Amino acid sequence: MDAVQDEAAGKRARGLDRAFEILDFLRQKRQALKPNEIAAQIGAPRSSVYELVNLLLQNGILEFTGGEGRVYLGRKLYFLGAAYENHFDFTRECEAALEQLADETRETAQFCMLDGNRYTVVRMREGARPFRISTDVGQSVPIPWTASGRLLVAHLSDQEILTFIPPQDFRLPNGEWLEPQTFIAEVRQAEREGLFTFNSIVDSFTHCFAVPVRGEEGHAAATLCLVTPRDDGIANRDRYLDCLKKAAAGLDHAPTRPKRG
Amino acid sequence: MDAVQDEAAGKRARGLDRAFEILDFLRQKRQALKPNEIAAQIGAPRSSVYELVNLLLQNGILEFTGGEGRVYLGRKLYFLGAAYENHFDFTRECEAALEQLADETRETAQFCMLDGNRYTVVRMREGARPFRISTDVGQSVPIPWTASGRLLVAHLSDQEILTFIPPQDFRLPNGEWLEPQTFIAEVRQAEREGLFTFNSIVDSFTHCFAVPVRGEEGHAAATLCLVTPRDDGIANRDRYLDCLKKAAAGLDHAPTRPKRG
DNA sequence: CATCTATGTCCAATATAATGTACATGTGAT
DNA sequence: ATCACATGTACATTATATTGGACATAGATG
Repeated sequence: MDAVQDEAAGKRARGLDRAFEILDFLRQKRQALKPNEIAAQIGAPRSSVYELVNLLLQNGILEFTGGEGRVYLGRKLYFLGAAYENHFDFTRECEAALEQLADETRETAQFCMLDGNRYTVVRMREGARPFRISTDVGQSVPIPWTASGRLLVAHLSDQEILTFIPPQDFRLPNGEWLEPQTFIAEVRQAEREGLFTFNSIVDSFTHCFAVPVRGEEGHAAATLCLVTPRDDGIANRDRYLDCLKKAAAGLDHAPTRPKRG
Repeated sequence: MDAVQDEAAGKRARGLDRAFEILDFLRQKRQALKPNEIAAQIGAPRSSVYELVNLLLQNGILEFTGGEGRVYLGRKLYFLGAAYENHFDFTRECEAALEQLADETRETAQFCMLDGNRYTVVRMREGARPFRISTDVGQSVPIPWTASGRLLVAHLSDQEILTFIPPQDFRLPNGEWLEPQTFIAEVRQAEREGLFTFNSIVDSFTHCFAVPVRGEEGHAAATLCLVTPRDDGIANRDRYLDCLKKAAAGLDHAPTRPKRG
């Protein structure tokens, strides 16, 4: 998970980009880190990171926490995030949909979106029979690793998909290489059928179901997913897909609709 | 609500600071704006704002919404804010406390914190008899205008308070000037008593009650407040304060305690 | 038609931000 | 004691980011 390094090496990075690289890195790590550690792990000059961290601390974007000079995301980010959530008011409806899915299926239900050019679980409702879920809420994951990923990029052309997804993200967690053309074929299939299901690539014991939640532009702004034990998933496939489609219908056009204006 | 302009005029502003100035401005406005409008209203060079807005759009920090090139806070901010909330896990306990207060008093209850050098309502639970609340959730308000403000700066020295609060924030909404020494005296009184109550300065018909929620460092990391009609507030003063203290006790040390680590 | 404002783009000038390097300190291992 | 490493600070250099202003367009107004 190294620095993106933009395009050319040897160029200076822009402060803003580095700053958000730091913030994203802390989000991924989900823990407070020393500036020195941040610099080492994202491959940025230490002096730059110290400079930026101090600026971000002054702005309340970062906060000291965890002692020994460690920093983590700050309160200001919470306020800004809350303003976003308030504007694009999807939380309430989203929770209701997850609740409904949990009631009807007793399985783990997730609401997922793109985070830049990766996939992330925005909200999750654990099933009645909890097992170790491979991806936590808020972690970003390569798009090709997920069922939802097939739906979330379906509005792009083949070429756009290849440009959009970082090439190394086609390397699966087990080390295998997923041929981009294979992935694209699955995207088109998912687009036609309005759903995608498969045995998880990330672990060896779950089956994943994903259906699109359509935004104002008509394409998948988010997905609703079920993550089930493989036997259960295959046994209840039709019923689970019905539940998902019903729940997604209740959200359609919602995730991107502003509350006012 | 003009730009902070930092210290000296005529100096170039740092991109990072301008960027967060833009974000904060959009949060205050709570609506999408055109880059041109942003530039005009925060008093920044148009070319700079266009440049920064484009950078922020690329990073997902801002998003196009509302048409005609208008931009608002982006999804990335939501993710970062959610990570903050997840780390400093105060939401669940906070909601429970507000719920409890609402049950016991039927009045409007608020959970408030500092946002930089101003005050903001983080969460609110409307009372049974709703009236027009003068400050919305997420709006930042001068510290001296609020009861909570007396508690939230009580850990600072007199001199630090004067440095911390922007001088113009002592100008009350009705145009009167609140003498900083008067304010400081009220801060010290609130500190001794562990509470502050007054007839609202912002409107003419409510009474405000505030008690501290203490963080790890022992000082007020947040406050719990009740906003009541003046008659009710004065009639039920003792009971309301008991309710507040009970609820705050349940939150103490919570707002700043990390879930892990 | 002429004028004014709102909006967005482009570009050169220069103030300065990002960086590499040196320095200082503490800690643990050899 | 000596070395290696982690951590933080200070500063000069130079690549570049910020800025002012020119330019283009579209509506609105008189």
